[in-house]
Amino acid sequence: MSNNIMKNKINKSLNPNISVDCVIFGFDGKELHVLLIDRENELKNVVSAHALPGNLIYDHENLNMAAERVLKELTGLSNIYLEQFGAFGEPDRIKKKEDQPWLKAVRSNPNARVVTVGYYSLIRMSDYELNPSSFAKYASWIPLKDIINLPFDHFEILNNSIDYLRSNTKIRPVGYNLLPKKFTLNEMQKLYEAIFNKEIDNRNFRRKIINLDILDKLEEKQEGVAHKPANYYQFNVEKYENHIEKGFFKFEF
Amino acid sequence: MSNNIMKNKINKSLNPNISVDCVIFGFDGKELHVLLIDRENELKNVVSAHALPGNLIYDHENLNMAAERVLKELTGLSNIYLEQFGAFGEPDRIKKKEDQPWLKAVRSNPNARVVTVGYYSLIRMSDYELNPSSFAKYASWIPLKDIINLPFDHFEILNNSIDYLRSNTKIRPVGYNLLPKKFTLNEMQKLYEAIFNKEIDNRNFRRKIINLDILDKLEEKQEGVAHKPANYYQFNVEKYENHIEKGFFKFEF
DNA sequence: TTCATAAGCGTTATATTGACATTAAGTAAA
DNA sequence: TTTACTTAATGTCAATATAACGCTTATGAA
Repeated sequence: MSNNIMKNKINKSLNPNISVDCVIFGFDGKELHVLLIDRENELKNVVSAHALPGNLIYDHENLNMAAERVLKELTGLSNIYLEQFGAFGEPDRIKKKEDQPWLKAVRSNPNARVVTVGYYSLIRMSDYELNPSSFAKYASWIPLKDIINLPFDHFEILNNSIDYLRSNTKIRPVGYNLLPKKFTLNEMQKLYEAIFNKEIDNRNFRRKIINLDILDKLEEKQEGVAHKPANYYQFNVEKYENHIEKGFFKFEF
Repeated sequence: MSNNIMKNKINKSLNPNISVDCVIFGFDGKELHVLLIDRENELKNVVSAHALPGNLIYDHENLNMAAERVLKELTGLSNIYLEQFGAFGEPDRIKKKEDQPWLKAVRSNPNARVVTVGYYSLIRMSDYELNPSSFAKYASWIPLKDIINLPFDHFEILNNSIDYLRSNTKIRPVGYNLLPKKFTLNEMQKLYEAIFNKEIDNRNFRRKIINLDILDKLEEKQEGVAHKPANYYQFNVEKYENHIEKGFFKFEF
């Protein structure tokens, strides 16, 4: 008890009860990846090495700021647009036995009840260099399909974020943050197929995307490929933003 | 400080940093109402009497349970399906000067930083009887359009919930919890008009709603009205639930 | 009997959807 | 230089959904 008070004084503005966790999706042209940190070197007897980047918030910062800071501290990524997708507050969410050693190692108050707020983002993997620090020894892109469990309730949080991403993709165009500046329509189609984990008819895909009128067709084509070179496209930022605001809903009057 | 510790012991499992707030929408056949509690008698010099029902959570309960409990304690409503729509965590969200007297009166730790999680629900006003208790002296249905400000960041939370409600209504059918068991299509249309604050073409509305195939047309008609009596409909629960799961999205492949 | 009121129905022109197969443009290999 | 290979790119049709628009019907009240 007095020990806790001591530790609390050391981190006096870290709120013991509120954290943020970040789900960062990356796309490499083929499949979706998730950015996880690796806690292995920190403490050998941690069961699952990978975790979502997340930590307690400071009392002086708002939730968005906290998410940005935590992400930066743990992975080195900054200037990333993060969107909140839910709060997770099961009383036992960090009480699993195998998670205790790590909590005791890094938290002043490892038994405190913590509610976490989930943030997510979509980024081009190639645009960012990973520079883990704080309690993260490594940060790495793990293919989504290879993630089968995570510590705490991170796996549930991840699954929630995927549902959120899919719903969101049905409502607004996606890809501005995930695709390279210039990209081919087939690359974009692969992104949609990765998000929905499903094959899409390429003629219908092209028609739909082009009819959205958010892309500009460039004069440039692929070079050096052993097949018909694909045309490059890029997002028309203005039209794209308009579309993001409106969303596309089927059920309107 | 020792005072705070004392107070914390009395409420020892009330977490000082996490709260829930509930936005309960009710429909009376004409317009949307929001359930607010009235703190006026509690402390005379509170500027805005009305507030969203909300309070700190206990450490042993999850967020949903907390929202249900708080709603019940403050308004008497129970057995209400609540859905989370966001977390609100500006560091100064409860620091407004005019909100301090009330906080000091009811909180052990009135200066603690509090992140709140918003829940919302849609209910038939006539199905529930309001029985305020705890620090709520009254609970009442206030027409949405008459609410122009609220204490803390409750007005912002309310506006967020409205955005959420509207988006949600574009994605899934709404009304099962808002309309009477039996209702006319025109009552339903009025509900949609209330949610979107906009007139809807009645022929197109009927066609769309009927094509959803989630309603059963009853044999029963209105009686005693001085015009052509309207047919009653009711939700077909099974079909309705299916539709809720699927959602209706424009952008699919 | 007429009037007032809200209910309820239907058409047309247009746009969107899903399903489906072939040709085009380039490099590599024979 | 011809052929093979690979991925890009395009078009049609039938079915469905949409928005815009006006008239008729059933009832109680006057």
